[in-house]
Amino acid sequence: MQTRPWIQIAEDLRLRITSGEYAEGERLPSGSTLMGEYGVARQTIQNAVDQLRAEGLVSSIAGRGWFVSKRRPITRLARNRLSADERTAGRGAFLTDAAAADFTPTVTVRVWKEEAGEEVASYLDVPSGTQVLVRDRVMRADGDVVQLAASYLPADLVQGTQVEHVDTGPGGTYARLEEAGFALSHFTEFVSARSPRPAEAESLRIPHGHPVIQVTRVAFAADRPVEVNFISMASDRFQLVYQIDAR
Amino acid sequence: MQTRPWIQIAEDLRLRITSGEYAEGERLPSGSTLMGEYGVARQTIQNAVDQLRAEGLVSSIAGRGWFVSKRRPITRLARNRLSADERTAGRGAFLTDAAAADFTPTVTVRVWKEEAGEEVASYLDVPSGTQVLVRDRVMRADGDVVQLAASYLPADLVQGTQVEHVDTGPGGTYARLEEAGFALSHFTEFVSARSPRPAEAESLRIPHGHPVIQVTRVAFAADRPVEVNFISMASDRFQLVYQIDAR
DNA sequence: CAGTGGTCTAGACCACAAA
DNA sequence: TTGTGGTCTAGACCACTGT
Repeated sequence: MQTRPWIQIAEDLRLRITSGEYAEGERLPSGSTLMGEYGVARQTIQNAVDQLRAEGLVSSIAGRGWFVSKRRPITRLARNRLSADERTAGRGAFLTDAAAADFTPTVTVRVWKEEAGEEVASYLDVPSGTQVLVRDRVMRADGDVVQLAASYLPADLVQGTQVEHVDTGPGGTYARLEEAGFALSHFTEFVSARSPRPAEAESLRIPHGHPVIQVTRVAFAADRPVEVNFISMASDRFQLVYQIDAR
Repeated sequence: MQTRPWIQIAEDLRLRITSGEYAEGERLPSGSTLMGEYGVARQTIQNAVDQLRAEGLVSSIAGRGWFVSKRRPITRLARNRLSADERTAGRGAFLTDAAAADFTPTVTVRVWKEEAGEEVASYLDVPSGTQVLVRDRVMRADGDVVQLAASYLPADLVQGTQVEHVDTGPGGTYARLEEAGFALSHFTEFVSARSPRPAEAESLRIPHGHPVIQVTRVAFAADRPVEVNFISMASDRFQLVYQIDAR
């Protein structure tokens, strides 16, 4: 085999975990022990365990040891809940999710204006440099940061509306947009995943090596894009659910 | 600051890249040079660069150096393309995507039967241990592996149909299901992300540290689940696109 | 050949947890 | 105090690249 030692050790440990040799919540042998068992240096064991942590099989507590991860309940976020019913019920998308998943939501908002960068401009179908309103939000569930979101709207479109304020009122931004004459026709969501920056990982409490789910949502009013929203969330706690009609 | 050196170095290098000090495709200073610049050991530089590679900012070529990544074109996969039109047009979902994204698709299929595990059973709403047909597929684009997929169907449901064969015929599995009297009503897709196992990363040609997009698609016929499909793909080359009506 | 990235080792130090 | 995970260092070796 040409595979590196840390990969083989990770594979062996993974097998020992999935075979049930170490049960959920149980502690793995200590680093020193594993160094002896496999006859390798400390860092090599660390690399192997890092891999298993990234896969979500193992979590670590400094000073205590490595433990087989318990299957955490995953919050499923229904993305088709952006319908008019929910909007007029006076709740934004995040609050709707919170109600469904049964956690206490908190949202911290910062609002400012800036010139649209290339990416934002392309999503909003406006020239680069156009003034946009930015709504930067930190969403917490029971106090823990779980989602980061940044919305961009053409500034002239929301001039003088409640959208320019931190508190957008009942129904949130989408309700205000509709009042302003922009009846929403549909949303397009682009879903991807990426590795977070260290600072981002820390604020979202993402275990080392775990990816972030990245949703870019564009809201359309009569086929004109009126908002683009960049949403990041931890992939070990959230799952997106889409329903597609077979027609 | 209490942040570790490799994080600070990664942040500094990221700034130097995004500010344009190093352009797309340009080579970063060598490891030895950076060791001198920052006054740290080889491994510390390596950790910093590993972070930037995971973020997709940097790619490396052994023996040559580290290079600022070029923005690769991302293939957008429209998920609402599972409609009857497309199915009866004689193409499976992957072939439809291929046509849209303009690459030459190849699919390698292995078929067998086994007893449903807990997860599969729960998605199919059958007792654990029920016989299921497994269709394990490797999808290639222009020769490169880009998607791994494993479908599970209740065995009694597809008994004696073309679904049990490697080649399911025009329209694929879904078309055969409809012929067998299971008219598809809707699909539910669960989207998440995770870190791949090393073997998986290698076969999907995923750069170290890059996540995998994981789609679990359940096909329903009159509200009865008839197929669950676990799909993995590289997150640096694919993006899922969902369209949601505002109603 | 010399230079590059990637990995492994041996040893050290730190913060933290449990006894 | 002892043992734990996590990180950094200095040095070594390998595979690979371009000359």
